[in-house]
Amino acid sequence: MSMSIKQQLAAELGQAAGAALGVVPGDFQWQVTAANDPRFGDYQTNAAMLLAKVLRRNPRELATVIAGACEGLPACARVEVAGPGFVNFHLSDQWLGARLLGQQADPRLGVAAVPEPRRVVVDFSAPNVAKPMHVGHIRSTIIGDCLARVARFVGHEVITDNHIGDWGTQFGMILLGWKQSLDAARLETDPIAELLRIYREVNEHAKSDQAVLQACRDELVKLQAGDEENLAIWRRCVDLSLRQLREIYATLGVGFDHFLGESFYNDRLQPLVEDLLSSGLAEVSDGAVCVFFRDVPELADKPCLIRKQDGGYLYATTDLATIDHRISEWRADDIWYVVGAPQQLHFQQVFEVARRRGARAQMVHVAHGSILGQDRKLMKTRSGDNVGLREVLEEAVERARGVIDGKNPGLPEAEKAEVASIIGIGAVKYAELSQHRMTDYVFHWDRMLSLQGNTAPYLQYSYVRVRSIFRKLDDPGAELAAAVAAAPALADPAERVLALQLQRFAEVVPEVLDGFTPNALALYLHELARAFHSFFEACPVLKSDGPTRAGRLLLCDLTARVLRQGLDLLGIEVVERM
RNA sequence: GCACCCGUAGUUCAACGGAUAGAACGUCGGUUUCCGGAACCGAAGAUGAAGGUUCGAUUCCUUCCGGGUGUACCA
Repeated sequence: MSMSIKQQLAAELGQAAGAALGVVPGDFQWQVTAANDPRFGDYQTNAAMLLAKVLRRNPRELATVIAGACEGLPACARVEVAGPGFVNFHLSDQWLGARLLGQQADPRLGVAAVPEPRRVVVDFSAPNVAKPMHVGHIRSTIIGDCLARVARFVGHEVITDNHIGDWGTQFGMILLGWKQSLDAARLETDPIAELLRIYREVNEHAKSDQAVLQACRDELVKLQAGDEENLAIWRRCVDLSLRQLREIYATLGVGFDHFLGESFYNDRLQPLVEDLLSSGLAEVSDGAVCVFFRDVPELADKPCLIRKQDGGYLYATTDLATIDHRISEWRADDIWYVVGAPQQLHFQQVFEVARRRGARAQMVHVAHGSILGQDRKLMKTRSGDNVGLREVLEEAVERARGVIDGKNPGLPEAEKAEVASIIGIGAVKYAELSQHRMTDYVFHWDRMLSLQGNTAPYLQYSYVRVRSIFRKLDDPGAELAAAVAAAPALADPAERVLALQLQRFAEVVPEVLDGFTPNALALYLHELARAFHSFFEACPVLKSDGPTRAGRLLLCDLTARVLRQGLDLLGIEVVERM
């Protein structure tokens, strides 16, 4: 079982200092964090200040005792007391070098597997069928995919499920439009565009014409009652839509274990509502069936509706049935919903109802902010001028292609196309993942497709630069074998900074799941790339020799692997040349 | 009304309750020893307001200001 520096230091610190101090509460958590300023050493603990409070003793005195107890640890070259009671650890170069060897030999690059794997269902993306995906869908899709990748990597059993909107009331309008004004030829060439067109047309009419609205409802009721004609049309819509959706997911490199849409749960809704009624959790109010939360103050006036007056079901109903399925069939321990922040109340209600029915799974709404239009207003689905996701991706690849043509015209044509795709898609994904998920932002092409600064191409470029070193070696295998024969000395400050940063990978990856923050990983990788570039400027590899060269090659190999693995966790690929 | 989210450099974003609030873009100034300059080094520049909690607050609590979202039969 590998431990991060943080964990190992905390464990050794607790043992050494606990013994030296004598009286420490049994449940005290010895915390160690990476120092944020080199002057404060490499790692630090504020345990003395926390203990001072419980033990009612002077924090500096405690810090002195702690520091003294840690002096002899093999990890520490120097331990200092500073400020109001910080204990700063300066790690031993030798110890750090030895850890690098361990990391190099580890296929997991030092990241520990979770001791108790859980079965986690990740629910994300969830587009509606018969509508094109627009930029707004990118967040759920990419954040969800990243969280699933990270959860898998640290050892959880992950099930990804795309809960597509394949049964909503929008089908009333689509059915009517299909029957009245479908352009069959256009349906062949661009099905989703045609479905969107008829939907919009009917929607427009329905706004001003009650009769049209009623006709839509009638079509929907027929569909829900199992009318053969409507069911056939519906199936065809779903089929055509799924085909196009899968294309986009293939482009994005996002995969799902299941596509269990809303319709999958149709015949479970009635029993579910009856069960809730008979158990007394739900009641009839104004002809609708709802669950009241009279004992929860903030929900007291916000009941959860699970059946309409007209007998129709709502999406809370479907979501409850979905939870049942995920727990009973999949034995889910955790369910993560990567869905926009506006749905907060909905999930609060649904989770509450599920808990009252005895659901034991940990259910989390991993909320994210919105993408705003140029007018700083929410990009509404029906505003008509959403930017299509496909268009964004195409433009991204095109821009990347332009840069490649300029920078590396000699690249073979096939490789150019491949690289442009990886760079372009990577840039779009990274733009999303590198910021906190709750942040709203205004959509700008340049922002999303930027290839400069803190972007995926910067990280990919770092990878390319490392790899190009290995291409220049006569015998990379032999050189690397020699490099891992001894721990690197880390004599140059830039080497040491890079080494510390490489080691932090083990700390950062698990933390992504603590607060569902892919941006923490993105930030880390950016810092790693910067540390590498600085090292690259300061420390020649190929022109060095002996142990220096061996140590630098080791750092290069680890940098390449951590970058590739880290980017992979973000869902971003690397290339060998660009 | 009630609930939730967000106010940080000119701009876009960071920061488990920790020390002098970090980056990126843009601006200004550097890098002919160099393995890919899509790079590196440096400079200027910010926590909406007021209280409170404490050794210590961008972070937690209260109030206010400003923006957004949601709130019984759409999803």
